Amino acid sequence: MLIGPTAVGKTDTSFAIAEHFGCPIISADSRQMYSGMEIGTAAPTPTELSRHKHYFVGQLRPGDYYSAARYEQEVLALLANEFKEHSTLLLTGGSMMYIDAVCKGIDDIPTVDEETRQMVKNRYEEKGLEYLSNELRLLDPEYYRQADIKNPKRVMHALEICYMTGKPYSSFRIGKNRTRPFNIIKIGLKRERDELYKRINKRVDTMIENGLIEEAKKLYHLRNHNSLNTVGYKEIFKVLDGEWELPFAIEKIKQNTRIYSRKQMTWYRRDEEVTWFHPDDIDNILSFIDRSIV
RNA sequence: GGGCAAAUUCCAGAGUGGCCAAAUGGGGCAGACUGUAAAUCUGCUGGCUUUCGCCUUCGGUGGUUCGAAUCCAUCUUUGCCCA
Repeated sequence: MLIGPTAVGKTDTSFAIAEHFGCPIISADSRQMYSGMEIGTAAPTPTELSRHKHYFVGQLRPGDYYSAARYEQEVLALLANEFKEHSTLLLTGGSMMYIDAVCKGIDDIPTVDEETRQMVKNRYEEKGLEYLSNELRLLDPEYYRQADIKNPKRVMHALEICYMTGKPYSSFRIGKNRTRPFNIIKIGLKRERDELYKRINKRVDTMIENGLIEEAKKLYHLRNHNSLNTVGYKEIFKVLDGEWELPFAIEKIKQNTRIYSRKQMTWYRRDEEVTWFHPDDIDNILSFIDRSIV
């Protein structure tokens, strides 16, 4: 697994690794999965895609439902198949939770149906967060105690499960790590903050030059979908709505991307299984992987 | 040359005698994270200290007062208006 914050240089490194092992690249990027969002998500280009077999890039439409749990299932199925041909596979991306889903697994929690989802959403909008958390306290006191009660998404999801299944959400939350029938080597890419920020800023300018605004215009009608609640698009949508001036929006994209990169690092920091490298250190990365494969 | 207004903690901006290390927002920093996660949420943000508390800060200087970011004088700078 190759991880690291956005714009650190995962794509280049992943190609070097894929070439070294002659293996396909499995993407773990929750936004590059959607088609039509290539510029804003810095997805691999058609040329790059043709050089190596990629999975999980551009296979969804922006309105499609997806989740880390679904990703886990699909990747596991894919891996089982690919391991017949390759002894080593590369999974790379910046979506922390997707990575963890593959490494550790996610509890078996039913997928919420559209009806329940809408019902809870309506309740939230009509009665507010406090009302919902009180309800959660009654339906699932155990989860209430440990939950992030101020976070609407957490509270709503717990309630969805309670309503839909008639059982407390916490009864599904086993939190047990799954064992996997393969070894995982986690390589992390890291740069000095200044260096990373410069790359981020530059990449955003390049996106604009490459037509991010045009891309956003094409997606504008889909802007309410979660897939487009994404850095790079939400800011341009504000411009299209006449709320922001373009130069301001561009600065905001840079800023929000920087913030995103920091959040990724916060998540990675607690993962002790990661061995960190500078992206320029490709020779060491490859020899480290070679040594780690036994 | 004359008149008026304003100068606040990183920025914007409240505060007009004690409840002020100073609202709020932004930015910054740190953290959480098991179902659309590039999402969502939380905490901190003058210094020292575990708490109590102490110290420095509201353009400069000097006053008034038991007590000043807040009142007075003066200086500096900025903006506006009249010439």
